[in-house]
Amino acid sequence: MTDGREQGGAGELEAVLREAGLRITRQRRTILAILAEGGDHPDALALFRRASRQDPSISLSTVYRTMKVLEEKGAIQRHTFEGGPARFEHADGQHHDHLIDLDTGDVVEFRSDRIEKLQEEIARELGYEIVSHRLELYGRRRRD
Amino acid sequence: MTDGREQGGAGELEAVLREAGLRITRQRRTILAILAEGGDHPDALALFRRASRQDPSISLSTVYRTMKVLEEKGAIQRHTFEGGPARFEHADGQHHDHLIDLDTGDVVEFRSDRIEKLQEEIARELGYEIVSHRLELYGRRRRD
DNA sequence: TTCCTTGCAAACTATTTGCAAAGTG
DNA sequence: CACTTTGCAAATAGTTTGCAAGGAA
Repeated sequence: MTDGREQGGAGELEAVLREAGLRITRQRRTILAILAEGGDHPDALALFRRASRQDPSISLSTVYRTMKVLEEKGAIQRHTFEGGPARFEHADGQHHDHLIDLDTGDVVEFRSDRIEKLQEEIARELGYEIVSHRLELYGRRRRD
Repeated sequence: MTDGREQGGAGELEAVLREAGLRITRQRRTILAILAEGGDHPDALALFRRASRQDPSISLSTVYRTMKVLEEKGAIQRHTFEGGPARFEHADGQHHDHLIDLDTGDVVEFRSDRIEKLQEEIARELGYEIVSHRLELYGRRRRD
């Protein structure tokens, strides 16, 4: 992230497609670039609108289809927060959980090794093996 | 819960409706009885099918509408587990989280005060006040 | 040139709603 | 009786899919 070639992880995402034997189309390139910017957790429609600005011919179906392949390849994560539509996130860093700001819809990422460990313990005690989990906090900014 | 009148919490749920000035109809009585049996976390369709056995005239809309009022009154909880449709649970006991068996769809309830506390701490550190939260573990039975 | 991908429209799943008829307090 | 609730069908939101045309390797 010092010399700005391909701005961040767009090339990374393209590599995922290429290695899967999939084609790098104009619309995919556009969508990947938006995802790679990261910083937020857009839903399909937001992604579609941003992509349309670059390439007005893009369709919502293509956004959905692209999200599906990338998710299958493990390159992005799909979240379904309380109520709303699915929201997507470029899966580069390590695992984390989410705090959703109820007033703005903003998402704050966090992680707690202690909670992760406790979850493992609980599952083990109940006779289960965790395959995945989801921890979401819904709250509002504290005004002091 | 010693003398079994109205089998468990069905009367309790009826009281919620009555106190809200709502009417106790035949179909609501049927649905409430099913919810009060508790033990599992049925979705609207399952509820509808079970209720239909008792009263074939019941409609799916009524199931949804009844879930909505009960949820508004805080008498039941609605969960949207990964992927599937909303599933409902009679909210009598204390708060708990869920472990979903990926093979059977069964739900195991658990709670951890330590995790609850850690969540509070995290939210506070991030400058938020928790309004609600959701912790779900998805896993499969451990075979030894 | 082959096979993948696209846009569009139609299909789908889960849930909600308008309305006239039926039921409850 | 007055007002609520119901069943039905139609509407909605979010997402997926069939298909013929267009595009990447």
